[in-house]
Amino acid sequence: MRYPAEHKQQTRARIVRAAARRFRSRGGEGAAISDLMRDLRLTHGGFYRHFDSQEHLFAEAFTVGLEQVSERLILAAEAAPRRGELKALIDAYLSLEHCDDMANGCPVAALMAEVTRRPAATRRAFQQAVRAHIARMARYLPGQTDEQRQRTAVMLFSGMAGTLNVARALTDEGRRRVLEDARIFYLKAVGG
Amino acid sequence: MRYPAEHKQQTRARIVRAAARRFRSRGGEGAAISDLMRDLRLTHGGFYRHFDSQEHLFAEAFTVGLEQVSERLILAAEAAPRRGELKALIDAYLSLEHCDDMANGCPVAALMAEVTRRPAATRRAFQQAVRAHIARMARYLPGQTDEQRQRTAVMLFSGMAGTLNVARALTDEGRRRVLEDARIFYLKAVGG
DNA sequence: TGTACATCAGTGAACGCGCGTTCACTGATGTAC
DNA sequence: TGTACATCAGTGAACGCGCGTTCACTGATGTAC
Repeated sequence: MRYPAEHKQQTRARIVRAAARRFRSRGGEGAAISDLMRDLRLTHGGFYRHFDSQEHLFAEAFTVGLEQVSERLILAAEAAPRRGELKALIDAYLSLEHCDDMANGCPVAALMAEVTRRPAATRRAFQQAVRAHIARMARYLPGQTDEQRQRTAVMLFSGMAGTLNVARALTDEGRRRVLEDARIFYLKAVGG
Repeated sequence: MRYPAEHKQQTRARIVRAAARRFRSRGGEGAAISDLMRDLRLTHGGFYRHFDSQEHLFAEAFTVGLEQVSERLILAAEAAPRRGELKALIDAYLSLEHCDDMANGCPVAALMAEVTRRPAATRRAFQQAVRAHIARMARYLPGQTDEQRQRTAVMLFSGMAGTLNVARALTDEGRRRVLEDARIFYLKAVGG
């Protein structure tokens, strides 16, 4: 059956979004193609009309996931009172909601260690996605030059990703306390 | 063939050490039992004389790996001049050598995101291992009470683990610069 | 305007491979008598 | 002291399963004539 003009790109986008969720919540080895396609009421064979391999999908899903996180953080920062953007970013990233919702959360936290072990092409895609995220966040951070703000952003977001991950491995109370401590820690460390 | 008295526990310890290396460098799904046993010139069938399952081995390997890291960090701190222990810990953790040597590096950095997705028993082992590591590190950190020092240790080591991971995904120059920035960042953030 | 053919997103069976786990077996040494 | 038997770390074939990828096929719609 032949489908309307834009149908294919819509399906492709749906696959990427579903993959971005599954990869983050279940890990790089936990998102089987047949599961992904079943989520969309399709069968696994059709996957290869859209992607050369699962590896390509992984790289794209990582990028899209990080873009989604950027968007939410930007919304939080823009909604904050003047001079409160940094705190808003930190509070949003280190919120209990973000911690509890791995599927829609930061892919750097959820997948970074795995990315290190992936082929060079995937690592390049990861680097580009992170660079773009850092650039989007830098404008809300203190610093004289854009270069300085970006370097601060790398410290802030790489550190918060690690702390978020540790929080996720703890039980409820520990998780809450670590997140609270971390919100104070990073605000002080970056905000001065 | 029957083996001398202590032979079994020695073999077991060798399996754990080999696993600790492989899990860290290749990830939780990248350490096949047959590969592990072949490293030790044994065959895969014998594995189950020592462990109930690969999952049990994973938990134990994580613990042993983190103990090894603790030891190296304590050596660095003890070798430091008075009042220089914190800087020594940070410099050792965020060294280029640690960054480049994933197989012998911090398992929190290498495996934490995966631990979150493992069965409850494994997560408990992980929590206990991290708690012990934090307790071992806390004495070198500033703070009025032990409780305070431990909370600082959680911030420091979870954050450094995240930054170390991001550094690992970068190419040489970027890696060097991020590590250098991070050594300054965490010393200032924790040291005051 | 009508007809024959081409296109191509999606289907679902099949292939091949890796890998965790099981199991019958081995054979050197310890132990019971 | 000598002999028969038990033990058990390690062997290697086999099983079963999941999963990435391939491929011949489908059939509704677009296009050429």
